[in-house]
Amino acid sequence: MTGSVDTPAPDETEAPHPATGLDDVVHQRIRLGILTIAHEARRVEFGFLRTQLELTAGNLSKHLGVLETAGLVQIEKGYAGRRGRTWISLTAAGDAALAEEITRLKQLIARVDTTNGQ
Amino acid sequence: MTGSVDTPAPDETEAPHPATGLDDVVHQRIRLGILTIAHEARRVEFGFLRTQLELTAGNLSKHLGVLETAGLVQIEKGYAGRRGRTWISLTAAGDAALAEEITRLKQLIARVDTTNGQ
DNA sequence: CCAATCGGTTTGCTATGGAAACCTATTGGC
DNA sequence: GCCAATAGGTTTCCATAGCAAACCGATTGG
Repeated sequence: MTGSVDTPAPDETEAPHPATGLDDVVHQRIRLGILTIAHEARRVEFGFLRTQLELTAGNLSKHLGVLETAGLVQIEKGYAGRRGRTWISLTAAGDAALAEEITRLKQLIARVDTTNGQ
Repeated sequence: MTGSVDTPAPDETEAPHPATGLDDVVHQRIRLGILTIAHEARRVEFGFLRTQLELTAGNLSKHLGVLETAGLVQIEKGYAGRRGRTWISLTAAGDAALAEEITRLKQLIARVDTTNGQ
């Protein structure tokens, strides 16, 4: 037992860095893209997300799974003509999570910008 | 060979989503925090980053390694009194990469905000 | 001089991200 | 009507990333 305790200080001055509060489920590049696009429209097609974000179908499918499991999006399967089609929409939780992420990012950007001379 | 080709459309209308251009090395939560803090001061101590970002030393060490390998930060080892100490500072490339990230994030935030009723 | 602390690096496990393979319709040629 | 090709996704599998624990060398305190 000669090692350090190796845990961060509990932080008494209370003012965690904005990056600390980011949720990895939301912050991840592709998922942030999905949430953003889903926020713009009420419902989005799987294929639309795929082309907009330049993803393989498999990759998109995985990320949607993560978001659905986290309760941030709702997946609906139906038909467009006779072809099967999948639509994605934000849940209330998803909307809130995106808002939270945006808030943190704004804080972070503000800190960078104020030390920029601009 | 009955499967789909499984690659995204080349995108003719040319206007990739902001999330598409984010660099994972920079965008990652902790590394974004490191770059942001390093941007505020000219040089930062390892221990300062550790407490601000609430990380274990091992975790921080790894992420610094990634950033250094990418050429985004410079690591300097020296002494504070007789204790060894490590300082981190942004390189020009690091500063540029952070600026790029911030630009993308602003675009992304703008899209979310304009569809917010606010 | 021995134990504990500081300041960090390396090791090792787990989970995530991504492409390729696969699967089930549907549509188009002949 | 039958076979090949395409649409639209899901599942499998591998490589890497992220994280904590173990470790390591100096320094300081009792």
